[in-house]
Amino acid sequence: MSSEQIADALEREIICGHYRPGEELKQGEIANRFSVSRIPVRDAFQVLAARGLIDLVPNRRARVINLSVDEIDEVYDLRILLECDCLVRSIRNRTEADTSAIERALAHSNIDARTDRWADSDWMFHASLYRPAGRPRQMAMIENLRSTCRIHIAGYGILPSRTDGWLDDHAALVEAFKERAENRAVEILERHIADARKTVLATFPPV
Amino acid sequence: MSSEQIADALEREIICGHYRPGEELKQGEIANRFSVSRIPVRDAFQVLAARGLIDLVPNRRARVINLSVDEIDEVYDLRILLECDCLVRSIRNRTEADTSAIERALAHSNIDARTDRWADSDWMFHASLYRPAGRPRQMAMIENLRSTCRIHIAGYGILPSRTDGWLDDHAALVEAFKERAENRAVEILERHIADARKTVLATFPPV
DNA sequence: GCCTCCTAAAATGTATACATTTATACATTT
DNA sequence: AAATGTATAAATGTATACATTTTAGGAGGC
Repeated sequence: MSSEQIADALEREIICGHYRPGEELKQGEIANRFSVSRIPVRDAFQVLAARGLIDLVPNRRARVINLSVDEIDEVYDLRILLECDCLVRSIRNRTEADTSAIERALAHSNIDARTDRWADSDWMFHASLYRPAGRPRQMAMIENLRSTCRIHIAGYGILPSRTDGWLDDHAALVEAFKERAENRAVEILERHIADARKTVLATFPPV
Repeated sequence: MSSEQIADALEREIICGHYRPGEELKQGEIANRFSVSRIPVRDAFQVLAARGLIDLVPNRRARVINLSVDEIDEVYDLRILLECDCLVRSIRNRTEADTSAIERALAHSNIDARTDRWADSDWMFHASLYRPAGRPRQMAMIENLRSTCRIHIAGYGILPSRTDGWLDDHAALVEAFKERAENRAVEILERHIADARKTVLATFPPV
């Protein structure tokens, strides 16, 4: 079990809600669990910290991030900015092969929509929409921001509200994509992400 | 010398051109140089890798990134997207105190423009423009993308072409900022960053 | 009951040691 | 001379050990 594998395994546990926002991660406990020494665990922690999934202060225990309302707001604004830009580039580049990959991802997403795989399938669908843009670094940044959101979604047991409307958005996105209707696609996506933000922020205690 | 300090020191050496793109970083050599064991150096490497400044493959030596033309292109597009958005938010939020901080940064930037501190001062100036937006995460992403660019700028000894025009852009940006002229400010900034990209890409061998 | 101070336990940070993998140099072959 | 194979050197990966720091819990005072 290399440090890279440990980082990936821990990332999955964090975004799946095994560790909650603010919860501590102890080097020793994790080292025992993966049957390695603390050295590779430390390496993995540095990676997770640089990805922004945990807070790491010297001599203090690692903690899963616990974002404030303002920070969540910023993350969703960044998602809107990066995802909409990626979608536009994607629509401009797209070929027929891309479209069929998207329709397969849409079908999968519909099947998983009401299971615990919904978040994974949702990302698979959106990734298929953005992939034709040919922007690997931008995709990595988007995936990272989405992981940040998932920590809170999974940690507080948030489920998508209005699953039907959410699936309708996906179908409408695919239609706009196929018709190369950039502006309509961006409008749908922006509202889609803003809706997700509302659902997450609704779980915060009112000020 | 903690791992965090080592990461920061190495980042500075990399973006200042002490290590060139593609050059190897050896744990042992760096450990000796900073008078520590290889453990904190390894921690620092993980941080630099997650920041995208070095490539890290298990069992292989760490290497400074060496971006292709396509990758440089993507980084500059991301900078335009994130920096212009930040500037707009900044203009909408700004107060008089912000303006005076910007004018101080502009003065510094003008003084350093033809010294080896030009890149640092340039970032200080742009950071002062973006800070009123109140977007710390977006700022960190921008700073990271700028570091990526600086690796190539410093590594290949690229100097800003047309320093006069570049300083004029800064002055014009401040004017637009003060007048809350969003669209004009974004136009200037977009062209300003696109010009920087041209200078960097010009150093690549023609295809 | 609540706060402060102190101590023991626990967790982290890193140096050292050693196993494993990769890189380099040299000899051998074509 | 170029290419291949091999042995040596060097670099990496991680387990262990120990120093340092933080955390947790309780005694004592207000």
